[in-house]
Amino acid sequence: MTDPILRLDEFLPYRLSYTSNLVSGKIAQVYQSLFGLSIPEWRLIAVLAEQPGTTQQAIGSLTGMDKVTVSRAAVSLVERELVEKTPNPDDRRSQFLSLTQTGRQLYAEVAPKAKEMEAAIFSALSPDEQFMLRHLLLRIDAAAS
Amino acid sequence: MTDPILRLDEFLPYRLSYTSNLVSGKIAQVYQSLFGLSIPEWRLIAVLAEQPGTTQQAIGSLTGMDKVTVSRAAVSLVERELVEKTPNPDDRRSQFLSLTQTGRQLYAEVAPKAKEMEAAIFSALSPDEQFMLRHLLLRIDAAAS
DNA sequence: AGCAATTGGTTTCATTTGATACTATATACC
DNA sequence: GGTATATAGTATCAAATGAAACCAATTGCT
Repeated sequence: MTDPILRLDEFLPYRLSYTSNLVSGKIAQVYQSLFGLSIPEWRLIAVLAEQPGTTQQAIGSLTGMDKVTVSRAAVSLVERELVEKTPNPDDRRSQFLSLTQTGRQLYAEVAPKAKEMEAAIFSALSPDEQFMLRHLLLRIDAAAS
Repeated sequence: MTDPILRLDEFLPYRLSYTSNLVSGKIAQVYQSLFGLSIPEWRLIAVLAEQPGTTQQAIGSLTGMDKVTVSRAAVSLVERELVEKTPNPDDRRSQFLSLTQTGRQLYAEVAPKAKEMEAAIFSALSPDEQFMLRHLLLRIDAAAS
């Protein structure tokens, strides 16, 4: 047998993906069962709560989601009347998205639940370590993009 | 507008997923274009290089991949004669998987390329920081599983 | 030994995903 | 102003994914 040249379980791209899947899986389940939201939908809502009036294209480039994914999430949220589109007078191709009253109410329920889940999972790390992790991830983003 | 209760860009599950997708995307592209391998296929090969004779179920629980995903990757690799199955005398439902000669040759090409990509992306971090990152991820795994 | 429950793996099917093509509008250049 | 090129968003289609049903072999129980 060939000597393995690489230890998969120390290979960072793998470790990152493994942990990310684990965490996303747990969380997706809760968004879905409690609020009927997919992860893209939840992200849209989270962005719009912070930055009402964002366009789909901006949401896509901000979150790294494909524009098709964003489009679908937007359609579905508009149907559920959680999000509304208002015309962009400067560019009639795009529209400004924002949360409706109902959308804001939902956000007010989802967000604390999200933080709670984050706390539950990441309480294994000290606040310093959590800070460090964010910092490391951002530097990887910069190197990988 | 409601005050946002949560900063998405500091929300760890999101950050983790963002970075993981970024990194996996880059890497998947190279595996695919250079070797015609999907990520699950590459993982199978990497596991078998280290632990020849592993069963599909073991690979699944080791890597967190769904058993269907593993099954499909195995079928495809056997077709390409990179992997072979040998009977498990103790349990005729399962088989031992290992790399063929060709499989080992491919591994000998892919693995250095993989390490190269890892180095390119993660060289933004010092060795200590890389170590720290692995360590943090493993602790999250423990907390999330 | 014989039957129920479990497990390894594959098949099937519905859903999710993203590349590509397309429409409408906007911008750049001549 | 008119034409070519780029961009925002949607629609379409093919591929990837995973839940559930399924088959075969194994284990546990009586």
